[in-house]
Amino acid sequence: MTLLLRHGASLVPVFDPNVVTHIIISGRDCGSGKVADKAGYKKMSDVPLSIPTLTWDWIADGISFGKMPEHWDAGGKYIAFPERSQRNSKSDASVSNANARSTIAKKVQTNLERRKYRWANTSKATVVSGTPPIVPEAISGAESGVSVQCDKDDPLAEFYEAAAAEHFERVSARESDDDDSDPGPSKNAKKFAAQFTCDNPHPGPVGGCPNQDIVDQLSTLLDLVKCQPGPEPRQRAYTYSRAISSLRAHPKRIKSFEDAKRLPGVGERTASKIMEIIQTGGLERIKHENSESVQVVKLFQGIYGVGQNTAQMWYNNGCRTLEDLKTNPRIVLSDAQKVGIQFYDDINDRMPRAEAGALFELIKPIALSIDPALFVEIMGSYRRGKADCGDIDILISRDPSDGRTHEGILQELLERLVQAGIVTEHLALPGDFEDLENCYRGLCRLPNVAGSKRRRIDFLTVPWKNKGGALLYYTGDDIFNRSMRYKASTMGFSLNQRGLSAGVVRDPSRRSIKLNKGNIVASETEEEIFKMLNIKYRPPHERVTHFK
DNA sequence: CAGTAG
DNA sequence: GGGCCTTACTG
DNA sequence: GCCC
Repeated sequence: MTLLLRHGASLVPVFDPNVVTHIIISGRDCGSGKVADKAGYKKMSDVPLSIPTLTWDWIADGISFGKMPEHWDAGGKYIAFPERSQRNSKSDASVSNANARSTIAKKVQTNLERRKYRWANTSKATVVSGTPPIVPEAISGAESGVSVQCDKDDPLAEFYEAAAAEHFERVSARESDDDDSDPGPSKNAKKFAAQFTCDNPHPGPVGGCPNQDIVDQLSTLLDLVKCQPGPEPRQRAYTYSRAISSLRAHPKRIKSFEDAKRLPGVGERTASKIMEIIQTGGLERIKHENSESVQVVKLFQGIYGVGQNTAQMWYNNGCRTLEDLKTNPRIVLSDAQKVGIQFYDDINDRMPRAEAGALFELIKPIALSIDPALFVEIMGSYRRGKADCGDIDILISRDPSDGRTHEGILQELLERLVQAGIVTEHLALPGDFEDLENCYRGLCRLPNVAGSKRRRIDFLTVPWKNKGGALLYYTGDDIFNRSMRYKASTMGFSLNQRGLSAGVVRDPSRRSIKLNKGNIVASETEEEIFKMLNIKYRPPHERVTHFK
């Protein structure tokens, strides 16, 4: 609170709608009734909508993020009382791109019919979005590199900047709340918001990575190695990935061979490469590996649904360009690959974090409008706090203690998202929409933002009891997951998206074959899984590199 | 089943 | 020298 | 390519 005051905010003892600009909700036991009461109203709905009610995380996150204007508009995340924002904004996502929509609707239908599932006829009403209309504008502004308008409208704009500046001088600005031992309704929300922040002392964008040049060079090499056929390059690529993870997580500049070799996952060979990069700025090996075939294979592997083998095969067939693939009669493309080619550039582009957030804030209220009791969270690199995201992973579940589940929700949600012009193409549909555990892959875009790109999006649904396993799994990163699962397997466990199982019996000759699947021993929360594996709990933004 | 994805 | 994660969907 |  002192922070707020020091930066020009003033505290008023008596609520006056003509004076008050923001209501910050602090504390876990602060129901809407209490707030309304303090403000002198009978109920929350009487508080003018022009005055936002925001959580303390709005301040805390903003301080951590520094200048990210769009962050402040990132929608419902900081809204203390969602119902207020629901009323606040009607859908402006009801138009746009009718052609794409009908195409996709038709496609969904045929796909579903083939699988003998009913696709409820969708001519339902408009979708209500909880995202203020300002969000798409903030995004387009951000993309064109302009510092955005929300500052103008925001009386606390100066405070944000000053607070952000202060944050970089003093690492932890968090002086109130935060005791995780305390249960209660606000725990989840608070915790998630806190985990999204990038105020970690370890890796991450704060201050930038001191070894970025090394990371870039090794990443280039990694990309080239990944394109080579056979299992050996794949293992080498995995090794490079681990070394790169290690470098990213290392807070200090590597100066010597010994420095490099001390990093986990870095041995003699990689340490030598690191020295070459430090001394010459580049790697001879990169030029050496960068043959024509590798370049073409890399191009083809950029297509969704095309891997090493297919790409190499097409190269051997004489194909050299994406156009070749479309015209060569010998090449048969899957539906997903066709989409992959059509939106090649979009799919291979990473999106700004704010765009992922904006898409999620469009999607979440639509899901909640189907069933307000749903658990809906954004996972992947977004949850790890990365500044840009390759795709959007959304996890859906539901506490069944009231006797209801999220069965059928995904189908309904997709239907509405297609109608809203948010989901535009499908890549892979779940085997059975009636299952509680499902996996969907497709493309989406911000509707009503001219020229918005197609982005990869995945929806995952899991039974409530597996939520912890799913959170862990779908938060990643990849290296961290593989490392953790490997450790589990060496300890006689097996870790997957459903949780941690004990008593797993593996085929001695092929360890990947499980003779006995064992019993789940931890799956409700991430913490219990860490504990069972004897790994110190790490919040999402620290989940890079694990080893051992 | 191999290939691909995450 | 042997291991390097695990499961689901696609055709 | 790294690690046990």
